[in-house]
Amino acid sequence: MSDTPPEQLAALPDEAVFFRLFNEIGIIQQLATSAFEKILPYGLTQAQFNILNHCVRLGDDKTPAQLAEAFQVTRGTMTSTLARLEQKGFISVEPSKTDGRSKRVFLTESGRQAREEGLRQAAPLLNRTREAMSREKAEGLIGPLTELRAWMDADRDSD
Amino acid sequence: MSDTPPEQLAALPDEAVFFRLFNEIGIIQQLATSAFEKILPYGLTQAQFNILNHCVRLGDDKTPAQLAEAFQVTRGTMTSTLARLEQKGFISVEPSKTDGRSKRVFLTESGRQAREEGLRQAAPLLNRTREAMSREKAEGLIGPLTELRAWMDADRDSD
DNA sequence: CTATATTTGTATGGCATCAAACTAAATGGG
DNA sequence: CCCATTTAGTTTGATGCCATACAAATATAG
Repeated sequence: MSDTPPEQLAALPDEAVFFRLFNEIGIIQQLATSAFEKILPYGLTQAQFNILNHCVRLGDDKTPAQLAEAFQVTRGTMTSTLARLEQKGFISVEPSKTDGRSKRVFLTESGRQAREEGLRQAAPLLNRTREAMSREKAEGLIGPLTELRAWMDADRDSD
Repeated sequence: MSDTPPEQLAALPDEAVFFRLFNEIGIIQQLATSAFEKILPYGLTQAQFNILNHCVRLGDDKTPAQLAEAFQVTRGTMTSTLARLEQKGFISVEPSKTDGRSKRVFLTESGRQAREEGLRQAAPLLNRTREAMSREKAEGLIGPLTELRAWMDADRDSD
């Protein structure tokens, strides 16, 4: 939003600074998701692509509960997203052989290819982002943001 | 997500750094919205509260289209959120006196009070965030993030 | 072994978001 | 002045997300 005019940050109370920070983060997230989904193939959403990507990078043969935990979403949400990915043929979900409650998620060959195609198509967008921010600056943001995220994650459980 | 393991950033290609940056931002946004909505009164959502807040800080008597523009959402989305706020009695939406297509959004006294109550209840959460990040560090993030957001905003229109 | 508790996944209902299709009103060129 | 275009708002159908309530299977206490 073009809300949050360019105020003098120093004049603001602490809460307002953090409020503003979360505001910027929220807008960036919205813009990034929107831009990303416009270029993803096969009508893949960000949530769907992230799961494919996770399976490639950290391996498949995971339970839906593990994936829900990894992405910080509820199991209900994961059930729904996995169903859509399975319908597209990008994953297969099979009953666990050792636990009657559980299922296992496997990436299909189609899914692997879709993820690669998505990465290829996303690369120009991500590279273009350097017009706005140098790689060094981006790296500098990741550290503090990761700390903040870790804290929020913990704080969330302690409520 | 606890995806994105603590890799050596320096070893990653540029796209991966930005991908990671957007990943962190996405998770923080999700956690922040969730935490914030848990403490907001009257079942206010983040989207609803933001509109009340906007009306206080930048004035009401705006059209839905202006609000949609300010928050970077579609008019359809704004229609829906305004309807919920109106149903709660926090805003009133009236036909424009000069343009038969247009409407005007006004904050009610209830709405003003709800916004203040929300701010009061949010303050402890925002202050608690300083356990994770100093005010100075937060200020340091806002600058680059604001630039990034502005660029994305412009890039979006140029697509 | 049985009763209780925990864990896994699903179903439902609500909110936000987008894209696309549509209505109504204002604008502008001829 | 009229028709085509633009603008404002709404509606519909997807998707993602959450909270809550459930059903089924496993684990644990007694």
